[in-house]
This record gives sequence, C-alpha cells and structure tokens, in this order.
Amino acid sequence: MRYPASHKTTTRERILDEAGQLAKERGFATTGVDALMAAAGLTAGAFYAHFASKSELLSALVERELKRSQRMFAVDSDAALEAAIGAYLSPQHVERPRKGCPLPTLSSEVARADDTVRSTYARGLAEVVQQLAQRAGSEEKAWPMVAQAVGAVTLARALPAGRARKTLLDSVRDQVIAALRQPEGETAPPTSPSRPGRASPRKPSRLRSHPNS
Amino acid sequence: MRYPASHKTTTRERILDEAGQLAKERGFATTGVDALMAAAGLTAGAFYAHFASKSELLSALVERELKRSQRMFAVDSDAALEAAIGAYLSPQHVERPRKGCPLPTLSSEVARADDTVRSTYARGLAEVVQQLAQRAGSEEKAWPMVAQAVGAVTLARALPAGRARKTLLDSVRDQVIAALRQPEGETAPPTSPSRPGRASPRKPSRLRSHPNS
DNA sequence: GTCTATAAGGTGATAGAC
DNA sequence: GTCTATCACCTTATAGAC
Repeated sequence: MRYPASHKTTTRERILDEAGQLAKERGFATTGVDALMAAAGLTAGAFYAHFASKSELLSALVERELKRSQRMFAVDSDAALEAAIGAYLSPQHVERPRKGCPLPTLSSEVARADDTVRSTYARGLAEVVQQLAQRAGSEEKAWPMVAQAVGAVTLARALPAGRARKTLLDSVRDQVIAALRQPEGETAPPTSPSRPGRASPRKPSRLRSHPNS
Repeated sequence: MRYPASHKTTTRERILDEAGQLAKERGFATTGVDALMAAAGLTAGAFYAHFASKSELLSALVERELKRSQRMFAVDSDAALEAAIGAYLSPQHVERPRKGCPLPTLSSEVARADDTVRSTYARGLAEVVQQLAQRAGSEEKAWPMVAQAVGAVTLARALPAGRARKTLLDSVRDQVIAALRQPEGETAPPTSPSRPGRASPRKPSRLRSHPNS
C-alpha cells in the first residue's frame, strides 16, 4: 500500500496534504487560502484551478483525512486495536494535531459548514464507526468509544500540558480499552485502580504515536 | 439564586452574555469584535472600554460559561444528575449551541489561544470534573464521562440530523449513565440492548433541554 | 497551471468628539 | 462609555499575462 519512492504526488494531492496539516493545526476557517497554498509552495491564484471554492477544499480534506484515520483502525487483532487506541490517546497525538485525526480539529468547523461538507463528513465517520463496530461488537458500543476518544483529545489540547491532561488521557484510555474487552452485553471493568499505568499489563505492546507522518 | 426581575445586567455582563452566545454559535475566532458588540446593541469602538483585547474577552467568556455549565451539574441526587446528563445529550442541546455548554464549541479555540485563556479554561474544567467526581466516585471515572459527553455533542453537531446522530446520542447517554450507576471499582453495564429507549426505566424523570435560558 | 494584480469587504485595534 | 472615523492588514474570489 506504500507508494514507490519514485512516486511524485500530484499537485492536488500535495495541496490536500499540506493544507490538511495546516488546517488541523490552525483551524480551517481561520486560515486563508493564501497560507493554505503557500504550505504547498504555491500562490493563492492557483487555488481555483483545483477547487471551486474554499468550502470544496474542506469537503475534499474531510474525506481524505477520515480515510486516513480509518486506515489506522483497520487492524486484524484486538491487541493491535488496543495499541491504536493507546496511540490515539497519547501525548504525542495531543501535541501534534498536524499529523493527527481530523475529528477533534475539524468537527466544529464542519458543524458550521454547508450541507455538502456535512454529508461527506457523515459518510466518512459512518465508515469509521462501522469498521470499529466489527471489533467492538455493535455500533452502540462503537459510538461511545469514538465520542470518548475524540472528546478526550479535544479537551486535552485545550488544557496546558500537566497533570490534569495526563489523568484525562490515562483514565479515558483505560475506560475505552476496558469497554472493548467486554465480552458482549456485559459490563465494563476496572475504572478505578490505575494511577500511572496502562489499562492492564495484559497487552504490553509498544505504543506508536497516532500519526503515520 | 435567581436575579430579581428588576435587576438590570450591567453592560459588561450583557456583552459577555450576548457575545458568548454568538461565539458558541459562529466560533470565536471567526466572529469579529464588531459582530460581538452589535449582539449587545453596541459598536466596536466601545469594546475596548471593557476589555483590553479580544483574547481577554475569550478568557472572561470561558470562565463565565464554564461556571454556568458547572451549575447545571451541581445536583443533589443521582436522579437529578442522570436528568442533567440526558439533557446534555439531547437533540435540543445539539441544535442550540448558543445556549449550550462551552466545551464542545470553545475547546478547539482555547487550544489555539494564549496561556492566560488556557489556564482560565483549565481551572474551570477542573472544577466541573471535581464536582462530578463527587457523584461518580473518582476523578478517573469523571474524566471519561466528560470526554464522552463533549465528544458526542461535538460529533453530533457536525452530523446532519438523522439516524446516525440519534444512535450516537442514545448510545452515549446509555453508556454514561450505566458507568455512573457502577457501585465503585466495579464494571459498566448494558451497552448492548437499548434501541429507541432510555438507559433503563429506573429513572423516568423528565428531560429538560440542557440550556437554562 | 501558475503567476501577479485587483476586486470588495472584513479584521483587530486606536484616536478623538461628545 | 459610547460614538464615528480611520489605521494597516487579511479575507475570498476573479482577470489576464505567461
């Protein structure tokens, strides 16, 4: 699935990649077309050869970025899923919005965008949730996991780095992984004891940071 | 705790109230000082008699709004807390950001704001979480609830009104209330069966919409 | 396709009249 | 305290040269 090293991304792909990173870092609405294009090494005038409007860029961005996030959770074992969750709720992901999931950064922008953007978003998010539901057991178990992870990263980014942020990330990670381990129709486990540690030492896999660079 | 009907809010309070509603609806960074002041029936020039900068307004806004949200969860029974959670995760709250909690709307703005705003936010959020921890049992149980609720409203607002939005809100409500009912150090309950209904008929209290206006 | 230049309008912030 | 007028700058989008 990797491009050969010789592959040169087309201009449109390069714009989407660079503008996507900038939009996630600084906000889409607050970042001008000029800055978005400069990130791709181009000028504002060239923008409209690729997109009819700024809103159309947001739509393309949301689609592309959600596919990327979906790919990170397309795993074939529970252990791999737990590792992905750990990476999502890691300090690295919180500190590097550029390379991270679009949901914490762009959802509020999508909420104020036009219908085209919103349905692109709805389709992309539905695929993420349905894929997660395959491992979690049901959509009703998958939605709370997604909401929790997105909410945690959103809050953590607004908090200064420190103890509160760490407690937030750790307790949400424990809770999500515990919910995942629930055998189905049962109940969620140890939400109380877990100070500095992992969810439990049952799966001591390495945590990458969420982004794939 | 209600003001006497005769009470006229001071200008500053009126600005905070009206600007707060507008900022939550349209976004803080994307809404100009002019529009913020017009909402309070004033012009942009008068703004700087009340605040040294737009960023200082955001700080005051965050403080005031978080206190309001905290008050909504300052309840004296589990039933009342469950009702407040139901209101938070209601379609009404999703559809009326103006009157709603600042966390889903302003957190991403705070993440890009200066240190003053961020520590004001940190203090306000800490109080919300600690208050909730008194009923939930521990901070480690309270954080996931807050993250889940904030994430759910954030995602729901970006989704078009429809089935996915409803499934999201319903399953998150069930999950949060189930986690709350956990006797402590135990595990979370029925995440699976609950199609159209409430968390369970144990507490059939009326759901107000989140806002208190 | 990409550039520069330009359109019309919005931005945060300040000065001075009342 | 509030107004109007103004500052320099940034916004989305378009036109025309290359």
